[in-house]
Amino acid sequence: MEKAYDPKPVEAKWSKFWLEEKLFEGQVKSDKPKFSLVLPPPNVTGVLHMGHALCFILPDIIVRWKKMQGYNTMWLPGTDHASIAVHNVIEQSLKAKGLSREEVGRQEFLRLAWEWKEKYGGVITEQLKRLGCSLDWSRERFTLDEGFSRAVNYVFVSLYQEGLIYRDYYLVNRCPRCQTVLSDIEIEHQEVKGHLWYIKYPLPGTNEAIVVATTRPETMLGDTAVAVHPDDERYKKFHGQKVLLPLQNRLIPVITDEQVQKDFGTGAVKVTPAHDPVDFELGKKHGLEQIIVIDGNGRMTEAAGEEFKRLDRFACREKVIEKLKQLGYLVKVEDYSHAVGHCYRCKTIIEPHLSWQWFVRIEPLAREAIKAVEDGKIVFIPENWAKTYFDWMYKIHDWCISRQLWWGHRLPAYYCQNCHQVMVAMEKPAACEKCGGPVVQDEDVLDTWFSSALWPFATLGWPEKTEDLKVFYPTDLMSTGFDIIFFWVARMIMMGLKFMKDVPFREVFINGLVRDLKKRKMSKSEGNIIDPLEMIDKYGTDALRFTLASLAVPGMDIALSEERMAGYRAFANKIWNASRFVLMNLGEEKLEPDQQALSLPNRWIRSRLTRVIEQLNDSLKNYKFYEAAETIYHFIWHEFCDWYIEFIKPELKESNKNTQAVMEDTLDKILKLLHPFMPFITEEIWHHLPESGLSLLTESWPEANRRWQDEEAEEAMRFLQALISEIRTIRAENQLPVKEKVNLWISEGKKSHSLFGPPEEAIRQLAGVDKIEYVTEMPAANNLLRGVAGTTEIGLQLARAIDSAQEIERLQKELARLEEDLAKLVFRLENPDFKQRAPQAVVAEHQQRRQDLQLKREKLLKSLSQLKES
RNA sequence: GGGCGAUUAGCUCAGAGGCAGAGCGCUACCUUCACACGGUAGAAGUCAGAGGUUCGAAUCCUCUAUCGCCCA
Repeated sequence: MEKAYDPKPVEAKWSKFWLEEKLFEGQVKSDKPKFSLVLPPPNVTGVLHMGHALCFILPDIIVRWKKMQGYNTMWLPGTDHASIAVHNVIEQSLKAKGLSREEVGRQEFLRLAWEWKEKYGGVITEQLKRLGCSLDWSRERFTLDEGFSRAVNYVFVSLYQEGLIYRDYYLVNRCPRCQTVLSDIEIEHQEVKGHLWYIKYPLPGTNEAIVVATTRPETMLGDTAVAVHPDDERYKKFHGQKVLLPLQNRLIPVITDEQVQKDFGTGAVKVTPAHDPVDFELGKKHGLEQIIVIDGNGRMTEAAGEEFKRLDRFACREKVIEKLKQLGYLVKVEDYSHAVGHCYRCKTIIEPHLSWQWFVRIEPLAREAIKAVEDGKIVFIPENWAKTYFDWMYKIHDWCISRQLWWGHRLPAYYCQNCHQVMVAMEKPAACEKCGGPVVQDEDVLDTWFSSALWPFATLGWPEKTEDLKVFYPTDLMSTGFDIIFFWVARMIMMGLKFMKDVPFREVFINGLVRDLKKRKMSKSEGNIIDPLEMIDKYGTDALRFTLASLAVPGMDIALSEERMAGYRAFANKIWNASRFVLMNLGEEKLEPDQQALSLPNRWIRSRLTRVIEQLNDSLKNYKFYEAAETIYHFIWHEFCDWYIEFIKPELKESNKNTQAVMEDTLDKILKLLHPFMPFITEEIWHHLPESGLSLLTESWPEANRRWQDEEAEEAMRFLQALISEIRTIRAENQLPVKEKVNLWISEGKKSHSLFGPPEEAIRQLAGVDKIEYVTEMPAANNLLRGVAGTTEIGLQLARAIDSAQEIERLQKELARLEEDLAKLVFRLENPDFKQRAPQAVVAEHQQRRQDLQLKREKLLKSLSQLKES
């Protein structure tokens, strides 16, 4: 083994090995219990970012752990077709050639899209593999696969037949840049600093006028009413009247409605049913005309009037204001901040757009989905995310699923060209079912999220009754970011319940967002992106994995730094070298330890190991990755390396077979315990061990063997650690170089002496001690440095006289610190209420602590008085 | 406006009634035989603030402040 760990060749080697040996593949026929999950499909256009890395590495830790625990695990990967994103890519490339999609036609457009997908769509898939995730690539799926598409059509047709999908002429959100409508949740609301324009609508034949306030003056061209609150005294005289709409010279009615807020603006609002969601409802209620003045591309229509038609909506706004000002209709302008909807893909301001679209009637589906979480059939982790889920589900609107794009699942909806009969079917009808006329298919495709909602079961072969489906559905876990609860999780739950009659997954683990050290979101424009692939190149996949795991506190965002990763690369190197040491001290054949004849450090490490296993299982069960990572890190570095290996060095020199056996066995178990976090380095080292098997993945997860728990050994080691630390501290504070050997005097020898036995040699090595003497009374001598380990008095005998003044000062400082602690304890213990009301165990513990401190204090005082005498 | 979360060592964060913790960083010493991607020791804190509950509060309750995020 090399002196330093080099991740690159190791990662390449084992990635390949695991795939070749098909170790990630789930078994259809297996006696083992199954543990299955599907990867939330990343965009086929995507490139791997830290958010993916976190979202995929955490479940991988669980999957590897479960697999080693004997589960038949299956984790299904794949990508979604990202309708809008791919569409944009292809359109851009056409544009570069001076072409439009209409010019090349639908068929050619799709050919180009597929070509692009084949060429670049695999990027994220290949990147994913570098994370070392145990994904079952033999089951990889794509949402536009033939089988998957059939599932999508099947769902559409069934929901339509059940009346849960319908077509309607409705005001929807449209992105003028992407040229498609979007659903409500694809809109991001952002505060925008705008203005509130006050416009005068005169009452003809009088000097009176109503002043309305609006943030979007250009829409006035499509106004069909002015609304006021029925009780608003200011406007009573206008009830039933018609006012003149400036610029259009049209008379529009003044209507009354309870919904109008009297305290907004002037209390009178303009009503534009074709361009505002509130006005749309109002218009329907009052039977108002819908005049479309802005088209789907954000340009003014003919209806906007000769002067404004074909203008961009924002240019038109300027012109309308200019014109109103000129004609004296503009009363005033105020600064005004308000939330404006933006396209989640391209951040363009959304335009409400009146058009024919397809919708999912969501309420009946949502009702079941809410119930599943309420009944605990699905559990959110951390559980407070369920609240977010409920909040959204309770006020959910019907879901607009048609998109004016070509790349995606084309709606299985057909129209008769003669009688306009609507037909929805798996296959294109040969002729109109009503009049026999020719039939055309709807031009639109379905929302990508409509297909990803089917992901947990359509990937398993549904609607066919496949073995996979039978074995692996419902899945056990969904790991994802909170930003995706609505897009994916909620919809997967609805569709799973509807079509599989069972939940799609039992647990939903919500991971935090990965941010930079200043807790800013990572974004290209901020230039603060930490690229996982770059980190892998620099520090290794294992270091990246461990970093993310160690920072993954459920429900918390992650502030990521490169230093942290460097730290865990050092950890990897530490394990590497500790293993190197172990291997150098092993023979060829595997040894079996004799539990009855173990020395103290061996008893101790086995006892500690069992507790670590228990702790790890507990942490992982609760998805406390940070806790699990800390546990194994601390055990390996600060117990196994710092104490165990150092303690057994003398025993190894005597080639103690039992110690070799425990050492090897402990390393073997450490590698297994660490494997889910750091799969590569552990697999590599493990294969250097004598008689290792096929792979750590097929090994059993270590069991917490209760028989190994050994309180006596732990107690003895605690004392030895305190003893050695105390000697080191004394040495450091007296600037005693390690090379200057000292003699160690230990008082109260009897009790502790029996524990020492063989470790005496270890104490000599670790603390730079020559002779060890046990005395009942510490002698007064001018060459003795003094200290207390636990409650045991010790002395370090030098070959020369010590500086007693300095030593007195040092001990006095320690005494002062001790007395402070003691005073606090005594204060509490002397409070009668404490003794009366605190639990007996707590009182006893305090008393014990007081006793120990008092003992230590006595020892220190004695040492001090001896020093002062000498 | 409604909701959620955060505030603990220089930085990033654990801890959820009973001794104030970790990693990184910092300081001093050490090339010793697995590892300088290392070892040993050390310094470092008004647990955001104010009230309350309790024998006992970083932890529970109330309010305040500041900072995030989500929804309207």
